[in-house]
Amino acid sequence: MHAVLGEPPLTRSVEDYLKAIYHLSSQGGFAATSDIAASLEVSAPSVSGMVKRLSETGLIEHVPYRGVQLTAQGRRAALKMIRRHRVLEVYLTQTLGYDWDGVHEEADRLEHAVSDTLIERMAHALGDPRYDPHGAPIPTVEGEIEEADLVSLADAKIGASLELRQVGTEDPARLRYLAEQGLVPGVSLRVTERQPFNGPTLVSLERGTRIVGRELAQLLWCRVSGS
Amino acid sequence: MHAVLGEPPLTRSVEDYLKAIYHLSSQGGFAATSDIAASLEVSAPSVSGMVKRLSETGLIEHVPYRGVQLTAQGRRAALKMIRRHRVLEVYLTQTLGYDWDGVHEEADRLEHAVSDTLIERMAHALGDPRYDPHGAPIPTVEGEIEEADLVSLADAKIGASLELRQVGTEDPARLRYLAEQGLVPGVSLRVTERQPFNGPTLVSLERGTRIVGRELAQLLWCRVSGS
DNA sequence: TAGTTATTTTAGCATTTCCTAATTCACCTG
DNA sequence: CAGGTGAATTAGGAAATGCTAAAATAACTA
Repeated sequence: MHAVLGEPPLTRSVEDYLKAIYHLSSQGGFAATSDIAASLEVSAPSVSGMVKRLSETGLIEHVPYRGVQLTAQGRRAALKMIRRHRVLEVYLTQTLGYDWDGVHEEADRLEHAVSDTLIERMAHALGDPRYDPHGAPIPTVEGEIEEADLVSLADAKIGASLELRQVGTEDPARLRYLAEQGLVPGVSLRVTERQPFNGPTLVSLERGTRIVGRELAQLLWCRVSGS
Repeated sequence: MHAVLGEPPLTRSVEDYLKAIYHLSSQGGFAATSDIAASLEVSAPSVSGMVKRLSETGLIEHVPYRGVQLTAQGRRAALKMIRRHRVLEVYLTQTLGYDWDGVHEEADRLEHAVSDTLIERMAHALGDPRYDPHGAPIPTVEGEIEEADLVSLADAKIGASLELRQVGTEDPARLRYLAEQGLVPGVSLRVTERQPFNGPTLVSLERGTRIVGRELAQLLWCRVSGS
């Protein structure tokens, strides 16, 4: 008699920590205590305490004074939360009139409360979308996530033809501004010039040309589209 | 400079207690500690502790060894939760294919996480429904709730013509059975007979006759429809 | 009315999650 | 390589919520 119990239920806090650690360690290997603290807006000692509990539970690995990494189990849990979040964002945007700049907050609270069933019903009703409103890939039910080969606009070569694929922020003010500028996922653009000393990048869109400061350019992830 | 702060945010537990107290005291005046404990599936001492905190916050009034009642503020908060719950039930049923017997559980978790905005968008998308899938009235945004004059089928007079308006349970098994029998809100029925000694009530529907045991009959709230 | 019973409350703890203050550690610089 | 600096951890606590066991109270019954 195998008891096929899925992972035990996690608390809201634990889910938030796992998500944060996933995002922070997706680039380099380890997430630092202080970065987790900043990202969740809690104190560093709070993180130390939670880190201890999470590594005892086997969700993360902790190398003292170095940082933490997700275990396979932790990664699975994190991707599940990210799927929930992104499906919710698409659903609220497509179905209930949310804007891409306001939907993050609502999804952030709902993701801890919805059942698997509800998420899958939403996903199905939407035709199983693969990207959220910001262009971020939605993990599959099986926990796979697309790894796209993107360059940030801040690093793109002069003259390159690009397709904007993903906007790397959830900040409403930045998102509103970008939408006004027509800088939304799917748009085609060409890099015409970049000012020296970390200066802005100039791009031409169908709708005209834009001057994009370095901070924003770093948030715009693009696919290089031939020629 | 008036700080027009709405009520402070309540925790999930507090919201659950207020809802339970509302339901338990809607008939008689006071909700008993032990009834609250049973309804929330916690121990009586836990209730005593929470009751102390809630009355210090001004959400309830506590008469020791007698029970508790909601204050105006507590009632407002409870009705807000009940609106959320019922709007969610209608939304999930109408839009995402939930059945009336499974929707309660999902709504019970979501009601603590949704924003006011989301609830009102759902309500609007549904055409501002006035009743949930079980026929229970949905409080308005202003906190008003319809008080209908209903009799339970167990008390209805022999020969009466009734319209079933509300089903007073969220138990999935009972709801499934009732739906199979065609005993859903809106249906018309006539009381033909009642067995003595708390025996079953016999009713005739368009679809045929039904024998309804006392326990279920007490859950079926009906409006007397002339002659 | 006195005793029994059922309900309610108090006492004392455990857990989760957060905090501030103090300490420890790793690393870099002179 | 000795300090110094900044990051991380430990120490010690608070608040919310739950529990069991014991005490207090109300209510019923004989």
